[in-house]
Amino acid sequence: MTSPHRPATLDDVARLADVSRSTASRVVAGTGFASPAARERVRAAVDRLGYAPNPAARALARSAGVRLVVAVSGATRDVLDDPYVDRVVGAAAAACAPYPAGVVLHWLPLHDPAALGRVAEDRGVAGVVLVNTTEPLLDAIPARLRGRVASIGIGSATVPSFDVDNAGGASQIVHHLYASGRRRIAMVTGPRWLSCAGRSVGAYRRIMRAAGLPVRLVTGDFTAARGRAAAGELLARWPDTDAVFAVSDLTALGVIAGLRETGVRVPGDVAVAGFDDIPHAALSSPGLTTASHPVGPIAAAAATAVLEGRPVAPVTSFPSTLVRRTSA
Amino acid sequence: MTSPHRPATLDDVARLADVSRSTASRVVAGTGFASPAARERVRAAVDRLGYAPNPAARALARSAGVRLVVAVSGATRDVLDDPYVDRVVGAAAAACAPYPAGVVLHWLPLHDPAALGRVAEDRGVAGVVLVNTTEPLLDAIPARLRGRVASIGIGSATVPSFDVDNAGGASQIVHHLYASGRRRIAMVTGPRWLSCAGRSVGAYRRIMRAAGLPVRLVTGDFTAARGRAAAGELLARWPDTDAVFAVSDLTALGVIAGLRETGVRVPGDVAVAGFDDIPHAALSSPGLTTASHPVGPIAAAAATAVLEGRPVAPVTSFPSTLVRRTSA
DNA sequence: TTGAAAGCGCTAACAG
DNA sequence: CTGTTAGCGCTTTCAA
Repeated sequence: MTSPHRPATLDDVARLADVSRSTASRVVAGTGFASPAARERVRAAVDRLGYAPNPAARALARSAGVRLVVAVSGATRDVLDDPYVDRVVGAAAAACAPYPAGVVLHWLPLHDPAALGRVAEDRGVAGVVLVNTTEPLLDAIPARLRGRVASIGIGSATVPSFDVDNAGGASQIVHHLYASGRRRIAMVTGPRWLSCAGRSVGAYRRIMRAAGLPVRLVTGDFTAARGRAAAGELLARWPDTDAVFAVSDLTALGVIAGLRETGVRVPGDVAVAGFDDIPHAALSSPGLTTASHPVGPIAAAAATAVLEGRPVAPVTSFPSTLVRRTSA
Repeated sequence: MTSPHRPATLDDVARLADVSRSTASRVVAGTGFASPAARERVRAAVDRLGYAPNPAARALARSAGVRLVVAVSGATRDVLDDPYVDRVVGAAAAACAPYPAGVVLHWLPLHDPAALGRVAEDRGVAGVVLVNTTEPLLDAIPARLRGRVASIGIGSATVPSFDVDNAGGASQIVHHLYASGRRRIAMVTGPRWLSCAGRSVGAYRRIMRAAGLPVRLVTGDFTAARGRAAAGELLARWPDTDAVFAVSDLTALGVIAGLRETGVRVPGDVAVAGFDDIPHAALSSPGLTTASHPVGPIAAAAATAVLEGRPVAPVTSFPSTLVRRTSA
């Protein structure tokens, strides 16, 4: 049945089901009591009218928000240009469909802990999904946001974490490099301020030490440009390096480009591995060996957790699986 | 001034400014009359209280929506996985920040024109941004959505179009290929059902005919997998092909991969050009020659147009600029 | 188990 | 130019 012009309201449903608006509300929202009979009649009416609650009205009455903020911290506004961020937003926006909310993208300047406070002021905010979460940020979660924040990355007592098993993934990569005969394995890390990236570094360190191999670290920032530069730095400092593990595919691709520019063959002279398995990793040549991470599902889970508002496990870990291609 | 606990409402502002709620509303919303004096007092109160309108309440009163739907048509739900779609959603989500709306991502099954109607039923919808717009879709815009739809691609009398100059971009590419000595230029197109892709095909056809060169078309679908396959088909049908223009970078990258697998050198034997300039086009090797398109700004413009609700030009064209790298 | 009634915060006629 | 008066559609006590 196509509604004529004005979409059905709860009143229409109540009238058709011959119950009060309150009862209809309870049934539709799935909250509170209702006799099976009433429940059934309301259900039928909803179907017949093609009724869908008005998100704005609902949000207003519940004094809840209508916007799910994806907040990305970083030094400059450019962090928003990352395809990874787009992926997160895309997945969150798809996850929003069943809920009365939509996604807004925000930049959280790294050294402005009050930024999140300003986001919280906005009564339109249903919740926040943090990307590139830092410790200071977790310490500065505004009280108003309690229970409506999730983090893609590190979490805290009050902020559930949805993240990939960084340490496990990094171990797999390093072990793979080692197993294929590499011994001078360098690592291009994430930015210093991002502590979840630290877990991969820890794993790398542990393995290298255990094997009695040298630890060679260069700080990166997840960009391709940085990878290209890092390649030069690495070669200058440790000319005998025979493998590079970059904690971002983009960076790894940059490393490969940089290496090649100076005549180094990949993987012949130096093996290169990345992290994340972005779509392009499969297409580059050589194909990039990396760890595959379900970014979409992670983002969807975080978004759903916030939207549902129910308590969730403090940490939800997603698997990191090694993808062997030809670069390493 | 940090608000104590409960964020300020319009009533608080009105009280502090010593005007009626209506006057305060008029000033804040920038609609209707108000004496300079009143205006000033309200402004001050807003500042002092850190007042921000409640989007849900506003949407409810105006009976407007709170969600900006990015609707992507395609054969299967997989179209949503495209990085291009993510880019559009990301830009739209950033553009939403100043408005009381958030982005939701929807799939419009290709052969279900009623799908958009269902989206329109939802009173929570502020507007729709169409991606991969088809003619049948434009013909089936529900009346309820009139004036709140924009298209990234082809438009119509009632739906403004925000798009790149496809024909111009394609011409540049083909001319570049021709100028660099290629004469057996094949093209991997977009899917048949997508007519805006047709404009690039038209441009290609025109140039080839004018130059007395053979037209060689293979249908694609914007994916890398298709590109890989297309490479084989091309070579089988027209072994002397010396250049391929794919209307998608992903496809072009696939073509390169496919070509290489069969021992063909790029750009030595066959030059390959793409379209869009995705982030990875710069990183592949050889670097992909392509046309750069401001997807972010296009999406932001479309989103803003819908959100503003003001009439806009029927067609807003964005430039396509040739980016010469090494693949062609 | 149900319904009546009172808002949630804002906008929009319509008198003054 | 300004204030009064009704709602927008839904949730939620509180009695019945």
